[in-house]
Amino acid sequence: MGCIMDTTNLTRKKTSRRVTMEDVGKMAGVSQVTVSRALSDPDKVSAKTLKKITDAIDATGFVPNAIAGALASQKSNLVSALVPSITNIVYSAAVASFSSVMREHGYQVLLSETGFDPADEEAMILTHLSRRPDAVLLTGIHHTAKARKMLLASDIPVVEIWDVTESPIDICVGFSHDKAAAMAAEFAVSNGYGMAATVSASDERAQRRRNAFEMRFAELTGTKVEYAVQCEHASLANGRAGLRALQGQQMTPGTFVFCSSDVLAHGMLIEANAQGLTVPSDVAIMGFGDQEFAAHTEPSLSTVRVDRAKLGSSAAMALLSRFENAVPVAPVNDIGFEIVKRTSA
Amino acid sequence: MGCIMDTTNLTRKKTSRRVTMEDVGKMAGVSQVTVSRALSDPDKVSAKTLKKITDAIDATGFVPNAIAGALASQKSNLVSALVPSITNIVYSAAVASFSSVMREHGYQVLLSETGFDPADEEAMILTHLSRRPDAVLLTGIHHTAKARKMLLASDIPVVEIWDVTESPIDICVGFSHDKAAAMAAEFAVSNGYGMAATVSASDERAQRRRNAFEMRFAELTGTKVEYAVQCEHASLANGRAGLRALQGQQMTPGTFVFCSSDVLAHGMLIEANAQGLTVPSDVAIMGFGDQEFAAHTEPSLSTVRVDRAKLGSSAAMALLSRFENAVPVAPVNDIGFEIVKRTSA
DNA sequence: CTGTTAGCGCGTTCAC
DNA sequence: GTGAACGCGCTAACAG
Repeated sequence: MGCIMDTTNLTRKKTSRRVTMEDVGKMAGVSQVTVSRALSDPDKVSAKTLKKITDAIDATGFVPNAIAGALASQKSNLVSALVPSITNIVYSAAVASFSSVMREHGYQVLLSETGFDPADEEAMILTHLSRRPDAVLLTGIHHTAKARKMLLASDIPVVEIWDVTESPIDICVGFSHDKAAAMAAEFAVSNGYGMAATVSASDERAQRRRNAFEMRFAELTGTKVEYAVQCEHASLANGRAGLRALQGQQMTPGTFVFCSSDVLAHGMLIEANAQGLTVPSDVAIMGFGDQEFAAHTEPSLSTVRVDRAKLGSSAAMALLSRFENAVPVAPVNDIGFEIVKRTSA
Repeated sequence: MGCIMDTTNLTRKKTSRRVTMEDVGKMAGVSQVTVSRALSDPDKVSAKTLKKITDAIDATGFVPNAIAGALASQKSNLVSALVPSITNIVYSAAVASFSSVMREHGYQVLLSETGFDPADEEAMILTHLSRRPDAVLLTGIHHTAKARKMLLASDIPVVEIWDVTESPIDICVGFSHDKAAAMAAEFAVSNGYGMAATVSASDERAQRRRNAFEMRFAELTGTKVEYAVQCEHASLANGRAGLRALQGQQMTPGTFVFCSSDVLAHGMLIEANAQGLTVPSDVAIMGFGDQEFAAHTEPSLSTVRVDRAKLGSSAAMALLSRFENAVPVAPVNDIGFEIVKRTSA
């Protein structure tokens, strides 16, 4: 008997249960269902019971259990977003506008970093799918075969952002990195540069831009892009080192340097200034991205503008209209880009 | 009859149900529970049935339903993180290290932006709590009374980061902004500066630093901080404008300028260079944060180092050991800061 | 080692 | 306008 009493006490010790709709209903003198209705569709409940319910809700401090709701309704109001890095403003800015639009429509965003490895991404995708998101946002168009398969099997909308492809998993919104870089090469040539170099980060899209730039520049001028440096990631330090590396390659004065990102370009600008070089006459520098600071460096940075806010909101809108499934959503959405000529090149 | 058949067809049209543990079990010739065990505790299942189960899992493409799991076990393996802005690297870096540690321990992070308004934060908190996170991470120590109440009632661990206070909701990990700014003032004085100015963003912590700097500087030198400019947010553009504004206030050459962030300081550096001014003799500039770029500006930036990665991981570890509830967790964790003297001041 | 029985807290029918 | 009954897919006791 003493034993039984002990057990009872231990059970009691479990901190008091969270308040449920049942509890709220009891206090308001109605059933659980009515509480549920009062929250999801207040018009379907009489004014007076509604009042009793809302009173009971803030008397008890009731917080709806979205987990239970999701299980019952088969709708989580959650969307997953997978980006390589959240500390890279280029990705976080797009996600921020994406999240903001989704939130306005009642969705929360479960955000994770995948790094740049598709295998890691695949593992993340599985974890995310287990939370039964109503949609998934992915960065880039390269994913493992198994990832594609899981996504397809999950039967929910998927947007891939930052790139365009003829064969998206479902929807893609982005722009052609090849075209953007090719146009940068055309910009260089039409501004009279006969020599070019590249400094780029090691991620796949940066490499693709670099190649496209080099190819188009050679095509246009007949002269190969002689100087190239590759660095791990985009940082001021790597930009400065990049210019020094190029100089180590005996880069000719007056060369046009295409950087894979504005940050790298900014680093080169700083290094050039520190060395007493004049930009663009000694070195011409072009960035990529048109980040907020690009217009305010000295000299201001010529770059390729990509509308990150639009990227995010377009992705959100695509998903949203996919949920309504009234009108069919275009599978490939090209938001384009824009060459911005300022003073660094 | 025809009517009934139609209805049946419509029902059938609902896309084929997702595969459940029940389905997997059926295929493997075991019950649903055994499947559950096979996944959560493989040792408790015989080798041969385990094999049959794993075979069935990848034959069917089964993806566990974490929603149902969370409802049944009363554990979501989800933690909420609320930050003012995810595009501000200062916050996203801390969250990235936080997430990384949490993920290693099986938790996913539900991240949302709150902006800088406590009322907005309160609304977000409610939404997040409805997902029944196992813990919550908050930025700063100022929250509405209702927010505190909800958090307390939720009875889950809460970490507040970026600041320390004697009365955290639960746990806080950060540093004293007052002390950091006061020490920046001491740095200025001990380096011989007799005049000071401030340029700061409008958020609460930045203002607190500004005030603490001004107070300590006046205390030490007997001369009031004459020049001050405030701007909406930290950006290169606002840093450049800040220097010009200070000049508009007839700031004496050789003044020490304390900026509320490295980005603002970097902007000032650029503006100074553009004007042909020499730093630090014409203007001395100090930043705050020691972001990655601070060592690579020209001249390199003196600043106050805050270890953002440690901030995030400490917060994660505090929560984690709170989950184990073996040893009690210290309610206030001060990770400190460090004055970094480089060449801009 | 495996299966049975109960819920978890809500939404979704249906009755009334 | 309101309630009873059922089920979402899983974990947590138990029993065998």
